[in-house]
Amino acid sequence: MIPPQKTLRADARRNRERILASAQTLFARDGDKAQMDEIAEHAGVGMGTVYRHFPTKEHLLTEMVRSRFTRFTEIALESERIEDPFEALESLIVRSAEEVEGDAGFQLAMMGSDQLEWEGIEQEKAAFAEPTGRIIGRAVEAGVVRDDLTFEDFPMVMCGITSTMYFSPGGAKWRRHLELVFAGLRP
Amino acid sequence: MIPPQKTLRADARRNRERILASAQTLFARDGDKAQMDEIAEHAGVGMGTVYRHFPTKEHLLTEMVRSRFTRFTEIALESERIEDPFEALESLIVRSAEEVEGDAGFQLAMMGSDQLEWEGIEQEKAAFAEPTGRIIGRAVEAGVVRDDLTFEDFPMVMCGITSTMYFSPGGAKWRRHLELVFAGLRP
DNA sequence: TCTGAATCGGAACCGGAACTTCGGTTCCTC
DNA sequence: GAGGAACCGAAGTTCCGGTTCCGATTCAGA
Repeated sequence: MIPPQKTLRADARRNRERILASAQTLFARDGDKAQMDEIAEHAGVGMGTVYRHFPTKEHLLTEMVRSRFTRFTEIALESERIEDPFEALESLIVRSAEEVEGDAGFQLAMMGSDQLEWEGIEQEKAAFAEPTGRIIGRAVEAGVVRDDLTFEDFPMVMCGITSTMYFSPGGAKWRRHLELVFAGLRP
Repeated sequence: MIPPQKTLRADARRNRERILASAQTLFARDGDKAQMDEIAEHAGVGMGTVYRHFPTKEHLLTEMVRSRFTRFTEIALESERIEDPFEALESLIVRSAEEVEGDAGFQLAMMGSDQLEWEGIEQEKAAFAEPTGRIIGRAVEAGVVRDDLTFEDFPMVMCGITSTMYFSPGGAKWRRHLELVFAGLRP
């Protein structure tokens, strides 16, 4: 496997970018059922090239999930800047959900994020947990949500919303689901 | 494929029962990842025998799902007999969820029940929809739940609960999820 | 009991998809 | 601009799991 940080030959770097972009597109469309040769073809490279950069499909998927999680952390940090405690939480959840919309691969990852290990993204998960925990804690202290709400509830709720996205794709049905759950968070 | 109703030779009938029981056990444990040769071995028959009774894995799965759905309808009819409109709805949802607990295969079917066709169980689905629709309608009229609640919301909510069961197995985490959602159903 | 038709078992088949290999090509350095 | 290391690509290889086939076996009616 080619480590991404080292000085890569120009063509190698170009191909790596293309592979990542294609993987993003195809995993988003087909979830983990996207095939390696499809990804290679979409990127305009051979299978060998894909496997030189990512020794296994799992690694490639992990890379996708990692970048998505990093994006989550950005959203959490931005939401934290909102003054109103409830609006901050609302922003966190709604924007996170919108981020996942349209990416079947990440939806699957989201659903399994509690259970599965996803070796290699513990760090990203932890970085996300921090601001999220603070946002929830602030909402609880302000009394704008039920007082037994904890950080643990966040992935659980997201799992539910995401499953509606995944299994009823296309529509905005998940927003209805989110609305129901949101009503349940109130004190 | 051997139709189950006709006069079956004694050994054939016995084997059919064994196959169904084994399939139930293994699909419950492993979801749709349970393998046909495992099922055959567990039932103490050969692969050929399994395929004589059920021409494809899909058929076998469908048979499982069908019997589970029939059980759902029983639960709905029983719940309907409860006087209090909210308790009736509560009974329907909680008992349905408990029925699904511990059966990974059916959990998957539940999540996909909106989207997937599941050719051959439309009838069972319809039979279940009737009492369920009445229970929800009664709760809405009585004003014990939010007035925009519809039958459509039921599979959606179940999808969410079930996904927590599936992806956080073992624990009773899904009861927490259910509690949150339930709180959101109130007017 | 005897017979043949239904049923059984599991080895072999087959397609699909992840992964490997290696001869040819491209890029960078001197 | 020449040499060689790094890289490319696509035709294999392998593995896995659903499905089929057919000789052996068992059942039920006469």
